[in-house]
Amino acid sequence: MPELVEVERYRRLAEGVVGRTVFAAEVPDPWIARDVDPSVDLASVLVGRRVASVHRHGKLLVVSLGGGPTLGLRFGMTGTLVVDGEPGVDRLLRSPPPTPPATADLDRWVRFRLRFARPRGGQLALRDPRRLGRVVLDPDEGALGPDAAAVTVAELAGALRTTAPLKVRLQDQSKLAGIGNLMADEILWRAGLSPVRPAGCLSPAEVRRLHRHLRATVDDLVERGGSHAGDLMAQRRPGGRCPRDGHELVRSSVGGRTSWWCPAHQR
DNA sequence: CCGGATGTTCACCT
DNA sequence: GAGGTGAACATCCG
Repeated sequence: MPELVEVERYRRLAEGVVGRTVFAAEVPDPWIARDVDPSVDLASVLVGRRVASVHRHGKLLVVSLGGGPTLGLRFGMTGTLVVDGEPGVDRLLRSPPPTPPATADLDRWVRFRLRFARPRGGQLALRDPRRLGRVVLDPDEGALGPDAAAVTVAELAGALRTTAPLKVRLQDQSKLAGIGNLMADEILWRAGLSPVRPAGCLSPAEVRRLHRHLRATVDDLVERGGSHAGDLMAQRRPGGRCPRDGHELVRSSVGGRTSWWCPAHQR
């Protein structure tokens, strides 16, 4: 569920550790580092490094370390970032107990953690119940398409040159980075476009319309605080109705993902 | 109690 | 190469 929107919030949270020095790196669950070269000791390449900067590309959070590798954090479906005991989002769909914000709970499912040296101290942790997230070294940002929060209409048009369904292409991270299942449904609903249209058959006017709604939706959901905060979200259920025209929504699988859309106004 | 659903990424197939 | 399928994971819900 962490899509661009959640990871943007994680990024803002992680800004707080810029300038701190890594005192210790803990990997309580090595599975989370399954992409790291086994001959590399993750802790030893991180310890002693100063956090130089933090940035986000799509759903990838990148922590740059002075004189060392960059650290990439991917959050899968249920990953959250916790900095100094403060979670990046209040609540994640399909995530365990939203309620008791006890510190013991925040320690559960921590798969990776950086502890920082005094005097500033503190910590940054990746908490991920389902272990679909990853910690990587020197992530290949070149493999990602343009960030959806900044994509231009020309870039979007380029990304749509395919016969694949529109929704599938919006979620292809190598073509456009940051959009996940929920945001894709919300964007297409707002733009009045069917998820199953071949992406390449959009007219130039439709591409411009999609671009406008895409950018607005990203901004909107960042402000509202989550990819689950869209207008369509409450109706993504059997019997759900289009908030715009009241038509019953259709549920189907597009590119292997559950999709909800309005057959009346999404064409 | 168990099958199905959940969303993202990647390995594998055609 | 591009597109499609299913596995990986843990938890929840009916």
